[in-house]
Amino acid sequence: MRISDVVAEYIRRMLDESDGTAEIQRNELANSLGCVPSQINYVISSRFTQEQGYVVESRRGGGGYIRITRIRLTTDKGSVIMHIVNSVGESLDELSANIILENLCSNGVISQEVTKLITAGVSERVLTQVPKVLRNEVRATIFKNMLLTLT
Amino acid sequence: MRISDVVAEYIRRMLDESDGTAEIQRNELANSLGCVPSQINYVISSRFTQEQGYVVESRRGGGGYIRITRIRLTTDKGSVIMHIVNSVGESLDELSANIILENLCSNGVISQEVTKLITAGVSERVLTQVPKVLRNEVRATIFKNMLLTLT
DNA sequence: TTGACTTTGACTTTAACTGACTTTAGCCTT
DNA sequence: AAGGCTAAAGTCAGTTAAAGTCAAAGTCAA
Repeated sequence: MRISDVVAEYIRRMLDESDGTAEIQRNELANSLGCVPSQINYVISSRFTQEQGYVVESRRGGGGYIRITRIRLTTDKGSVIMHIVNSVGESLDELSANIILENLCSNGVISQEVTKLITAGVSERVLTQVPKVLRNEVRATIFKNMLLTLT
Repeated sequence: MRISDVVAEYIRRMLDESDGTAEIQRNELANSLGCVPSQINYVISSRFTQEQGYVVESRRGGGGYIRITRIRLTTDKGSVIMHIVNSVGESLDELSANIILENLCSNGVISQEVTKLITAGVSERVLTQVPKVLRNEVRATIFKNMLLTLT
């Protein structure tokens, strides 16, 4: 198993056990999980981004910390979707799309069925025929249009 | 016996033994079966396609993998969809897509929500960025892949 | 002998991981 | 206060470990 997944798992558990907020000390955690400190930054920047529904704050120096908070989507589904649609630009890569969809799904905004459907519709596999330079743009268009049918 | 068949056989056995899902490491498998890594891609793309009822996911980079899942048709609806998927060729125009979808919808095979979603995903409007000559092909691919998630 | 299917390997892309170096905050000493 | 020491966290570019792509060459049956 990848170290990144171990770290991510550890943080997720902390989030679950406390009320959606985890405060860690970078060096200490790195040490206890047997990785290099910057690995923690890597994990956070690849798996706990704002797009994925987390807020990260931190402080350097003596007594420093990293605090990760999971944002609960409380707003109504329609406006959540509108918000996503507006925040997606003219271009969207596959990984980002998947992350957004997983998030919407785990927050109950869209069903598993819909998640799978849209995931399939914007997957790289499906777009191999379109010229590479256009793929992310086409993906963004498809993605937004499909989401919009749900509002 | 061809190497491709050995590889395909190996993967099929994995699928049978586990619960219809096989996760492999490309290089490792290639090595243990005595072929070149890209052979695995060839086998997958020629024998484990969507039309043949498989879903393939993968991840690159350290700790990467290829996961192949066999879709099993449990429901009657599943086989209707499978039939449609197989009857759609490499190319599909918007009108035909819409007709098929409306049919599936009015026969209760797919919901209105799903109908709207797929319709949006294969609409001409969404594909304006892709070169005209490719549009119907891309549409067919998207269409089939989306439908397959419903089986 | 031709055309579809297979095999191969060189090259590309992506994700994970690492460590040297930088920046920041608190504390202590004067 | 000011300056320096120390204990954090941040950055970034470079390395490694995968999987993906593609076109050229090989095989084989009709």
